[in-house]
Amino acid sequence: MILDSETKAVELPNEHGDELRLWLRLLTCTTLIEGEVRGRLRERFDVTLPRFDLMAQLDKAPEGMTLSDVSKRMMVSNGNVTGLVERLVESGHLDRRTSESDRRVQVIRLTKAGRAEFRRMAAEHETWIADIFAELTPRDVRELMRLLAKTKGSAQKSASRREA
Amino acid sequence: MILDSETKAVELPNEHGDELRLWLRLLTCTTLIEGEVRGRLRERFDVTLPRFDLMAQLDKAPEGMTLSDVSKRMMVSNGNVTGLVERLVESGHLDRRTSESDRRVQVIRLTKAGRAEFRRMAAEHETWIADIFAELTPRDVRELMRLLAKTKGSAQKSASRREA
DNA sequence: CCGTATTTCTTTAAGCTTCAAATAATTGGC
DNA sequence: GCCAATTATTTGAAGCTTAAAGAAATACGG
Repeated sequence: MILDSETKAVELPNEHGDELRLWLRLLTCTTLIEGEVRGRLRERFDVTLPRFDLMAQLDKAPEGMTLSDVSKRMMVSNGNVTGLVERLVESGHLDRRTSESDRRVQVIRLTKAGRAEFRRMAAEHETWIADIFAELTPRDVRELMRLLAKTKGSAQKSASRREA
Repeated sequence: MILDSETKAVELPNEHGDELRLWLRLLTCTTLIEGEVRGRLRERFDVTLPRFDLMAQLDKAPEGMTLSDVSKRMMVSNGNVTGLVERLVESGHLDRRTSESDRRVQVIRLTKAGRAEFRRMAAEHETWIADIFAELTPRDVRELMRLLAKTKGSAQKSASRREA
């Protein structure tokens, strides 16, 4: 505690400085890795990161997903998904059809060509990620996973407090 | 180790699965927090996150920064900065002048109004961040800082290997 | 000096992204 | 069955972002 010339308690600008620094470091790490992955995807496959991410979601869902599902999973807006899907259908990577049970719903899935293309990219992508995290020990990885899970939980609670 | 029907070693699709999962979790955390901060900045101050980030850089540099400096610090492209600065000069938050010693260089700094506005936003922003990370203990924070520093180093080395 | 390379910034085209409003289809209460 | 509320998606406007190419100024080697 520091007292100023009038002997009143003064708050240093450091009250939550650690959390702020942590957030900036988290953001830096993500931006760095994201940029690296984006660059490699472009160089090697001439594909954008959002397209790759969308295809990754669909690869895990052979029966297809609705646009809302994709939107939630990717944590992006609905309108964003609409545009992404449009371009990927156009390029032949995705198949899109209206649900028969609910005509509001669009179900999308990878085409055969889209899946093959994605698998090719994903195999290399995995080696890039391994290289990027190469200096972390298995123990570091586990510990980071744990702390990030805790962070995610904390952030979600904070978010739900706000929307309430 | 798993052996297939021909008694040959088979690589499960899990060779680097841990790193991949770590990357996805890192990305999820960042996206979550970023969305939360963006939403609050919009609600409370009707400002975008990139503008806030740019002003934050300038607040730390009272003598001003060149556009290249900003570009490196924010890890975004030059063209991106040009546009951001344009809009912030337009709105009266930034002052921009050509360097006298090198006429290629543009030096930008916060105007008086811009600095006041930023300080107001930053004070609240800090409490949001504290709330978002509220469930982490001081020890968690320290440990995350350490592991993310290690991650950043690892990623930077990987990036420099590629560009070489 | 001169010319070439480098640095700094802007421009352009394409795509990504959000938010908010609009449209369309379904659900649920009465 | 009908109407209001809800849900799924699209649209439109604004802004963000990148990569690549170009313009202007400086640096530097010969």
